[in-house]
Amino acid sequence: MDVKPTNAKALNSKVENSALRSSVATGARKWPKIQDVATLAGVSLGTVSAVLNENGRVSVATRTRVQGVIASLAYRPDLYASNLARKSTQVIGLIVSNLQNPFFAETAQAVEEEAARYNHQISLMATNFSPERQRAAVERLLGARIAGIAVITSEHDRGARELVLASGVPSVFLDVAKPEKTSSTIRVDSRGGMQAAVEHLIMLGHRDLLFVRNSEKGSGTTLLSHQLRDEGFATAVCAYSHLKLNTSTVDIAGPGADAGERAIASVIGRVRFTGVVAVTDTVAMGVYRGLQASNIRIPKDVSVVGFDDTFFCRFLNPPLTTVSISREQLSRMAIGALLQPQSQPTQGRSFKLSTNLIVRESTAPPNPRSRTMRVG
Amino acid sequence: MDVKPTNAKALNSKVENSALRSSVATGARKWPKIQDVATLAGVSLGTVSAVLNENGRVSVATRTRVQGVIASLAYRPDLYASNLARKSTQVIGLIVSNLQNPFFAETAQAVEEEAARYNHQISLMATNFSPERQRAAVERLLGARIAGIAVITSEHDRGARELVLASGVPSVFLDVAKPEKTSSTIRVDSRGGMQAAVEHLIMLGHRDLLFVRNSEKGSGTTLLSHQLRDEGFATAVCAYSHLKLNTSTVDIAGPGADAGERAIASVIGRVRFTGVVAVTDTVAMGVYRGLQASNIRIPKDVSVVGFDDTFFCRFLNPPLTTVSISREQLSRMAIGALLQPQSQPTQGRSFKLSTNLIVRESTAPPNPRSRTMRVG
DNA sequence: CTGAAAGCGCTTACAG
DNA sequence: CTGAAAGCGCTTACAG
Repeated sequence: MDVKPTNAKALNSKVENSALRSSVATGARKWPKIQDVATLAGVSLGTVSAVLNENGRVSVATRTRVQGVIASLAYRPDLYASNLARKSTQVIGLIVSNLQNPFFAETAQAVEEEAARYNHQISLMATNFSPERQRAAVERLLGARIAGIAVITSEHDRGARELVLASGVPSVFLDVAKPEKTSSTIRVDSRGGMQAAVEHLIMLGHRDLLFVRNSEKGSGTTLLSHQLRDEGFATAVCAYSHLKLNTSTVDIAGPGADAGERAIASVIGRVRFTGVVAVTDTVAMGVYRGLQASNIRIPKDVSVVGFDDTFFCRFLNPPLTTVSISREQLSRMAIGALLQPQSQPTQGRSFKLSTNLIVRESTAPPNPRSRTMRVG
Repeated sequence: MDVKPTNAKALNSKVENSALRSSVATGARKWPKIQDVATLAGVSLGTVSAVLNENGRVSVATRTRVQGVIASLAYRPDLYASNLARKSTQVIGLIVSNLQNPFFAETAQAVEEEAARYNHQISLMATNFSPERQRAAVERLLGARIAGIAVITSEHDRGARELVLASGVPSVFLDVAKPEKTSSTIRVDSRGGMQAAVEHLIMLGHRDLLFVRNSEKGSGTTLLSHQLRDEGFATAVCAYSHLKLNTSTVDIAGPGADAGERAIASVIGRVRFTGVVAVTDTVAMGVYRGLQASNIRIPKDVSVVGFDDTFFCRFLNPPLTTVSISREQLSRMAIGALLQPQSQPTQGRSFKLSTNLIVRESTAPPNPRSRTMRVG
C-alpha cells in the first residue's frame, strides 16, 4: 500500500522503527501502537480503533485482516491513551477496611461479580482502618476518574466523604448517616442484629452478658459499624431491663482475634458472665481461644455469639452462632446505587440491609453451676 | 494578568467555561484541568506541572500561589493524561488466586507494603483459580502498562506466562520452573516443608498417615503449589519407607474447608490413620470439623498438620501445627525481583523461599487404641 | 464502509 | 525560574 507524501512525514518513519524493534535488549519494551497495526493492515488508524471497539461498522474482510495483525503483533491498546480519549471509564472504585478480614474479602468478591454484570471492573483499595489511608484511596481513585465509588469500611473519615461529595462522582457509603445529592447510603440493621443476638441469649436463659468490643487504638475514630453494634447491644439490653440483666463490656484494640482472646483473659474470674456477644466473628474466634485456654466449655459453660457470618464460623468448634449480613444484597445495593439509572439522578438513595441471626452450636442454656463459678 | 492574543485563541475561552461550571446539576462533574489552575494562578501550564511533580524548579512564591489555586479548585491531575504523557507508571500488578484465602490476603498486604517502600502502588487482581481469568488479568495489567507483574497464584496458566514473557515487562512468578530473560522465579521449599511435617509426625510415632489434597475440579489444571506439596509428601514418605508407613490420600475439590470436612467424612471407618497432613490450613480447618463431627479428638486420637500458617491457626482448637511461609520474605523477593537494579538486567533471578514447621497443639503421639479403632 | 483531523489533559525537552 | 510547543496513543465526530 502506498502512502501519500502528505501523510508520510515524520509519523511514518517512526512507525517503521517501533514496529521493528519490538523487543529491545535493554528491557523496556516498545509497545506496538495502533498506527503500527493500521500500517501493517493497510488501513487507517480509525478503522483499527473501530474493530477494537467492536463498532460493527467495519466489513468482515477488513476486520479479519486487522485482527490478524493485532494478534501477530500482540498489540494491546494503551489503557491511558484510550481512557483519556474516551473521557470515561468502566471502573468503579471499592474501598474496604482490610482484606485480612473475611467479611471484607467476601464482600469485595461479591461486589466485583456484581459489577461484572454491568461490564464494569473494580479497583480495590484497603485502608487498614486508617482514615488517612481512606482519604488517600479516595484521592487516588478520583484521579483515576472512576465511574463510581463505594466506601465499605468500618472506619469513617469526614474528609474522605467530603472529597467524594465535592467531586460529584456517584458514590455509596456503608453505615453513613444520610444520602446526599450524588451519594447513596446502605445502612446495615446492626441494631436489629444485635437485638436478635441478645434476645437469643436471653431466651436461652442467660442473664449475665459480656460484650466484647474491638475499637481502634488511639486513632480516636470509632469504627462506625462497631459503634452501631454497640448501640444495638445497648438498646437490646435496655429492652429487657425488667429482667435485671447483668452486663459488662470489654474493649480491646488491635487485630480482632487477639483482642477477643485478651478480652477474655482480662475478665476471667473478675466478671460474671454466661453469654458473650462479640462485635465480630474474628473477635469471637479469639474469645473461643480465651475461653478454651481457661478450660471453659462452649456452650456448656459459656455461650458465644459473633457478628458477620464469615466463612469460618461453620468450622469453629463448636460452630459459631452469629449475625449474618448478606454479601449478595450488599453488593447488589452498592452497584445498583452507582450504576442503575434512576428517576431522580441527582438524588442519592437510601438502602436498608437487614441482618439475620444464624443459630449454630455455640449457644445453649446456661450451666446452673457456671453462674457462681465465676463470681468475681 | 494579560494574555497575548497569540496565546488566547480558542483555548482561553474554553478554560473560562470549565473553570466556572465546576459542579454541574446533571451529575457528571467537569473536572478542572491543569490549564484552569494555570490561568487562575497567572502562570503557564508547564509551571503548574512542575509544582505538581515537585521538580523543585519553581520559586517558593509561585509554588505557594499555584498550590493555593490547586486546593481551591480541588484540582486533581488526570491519571490517564499524566501516565500517557509520562510514558511510565509507578504501579506493579499483583495477581493472586483468591482473596478469601488468608494466605493470599496476607501476602497481598505484605507485597503492597513492600512496594510502598519503592514508591510503587499495587494493582491487585484475583483469578479464583481460573487460568482464563489469570490470562485476562495479565491482559488487563499489560494494557495498563504496569512497571512489573507478580504472579503469586496456585494455578498456573502457560498462556498467561507467555503473554508476560512476550511483553518484556519485568515479572516474577511463584513456583514456576525457571527464570527467563525478564522473568524471575520464587520457589517455595514445599518439599522441605512437607518433609518436616511428615518427619514430625513420624518422630511422634505415627505410622498411619492420611494426606488430604484439594485439587481443582475438572479444570484439568493442577494447582502448582499443591502439586509441589504432593511431591513433597511423596518424597518424605519415601525417605522413611523402611518404617513401613501406611499412607492414604484423599482429594476433594471445591472450597478448602468444605473439602477438608468431606475428605474426612469419606474416609472415616474405611481408612486407618492417626495423623493427617492437609495441603492447606483451610483444608485442615475442615479436617478439624470432620474429625470433631465423628467425636475424634485432636490430637489425642488423631494429629493434624496444616500448611501456610495463616492467622487463624493459632485460634483453632487446638491450635494447628503447620508449615509457615514468610510473607515478608516472599514480598521482599517479589518486589526486589521487579524493582531492584541488578547487574544483569536482562536476566531473571531465581529465589528460594524456605519453609518452617511451627509446632502447636494439634500434634501428639498416637493413641495406642486409635490405631485399631479405625481399621477399615 | 473507510479516512483525515481534531482533541483528550497531561509531561518534557527546549528556549529564553 | 518560566513559557510555548511538541508529543504521548488513543477515540470520535465529520466527511466522503
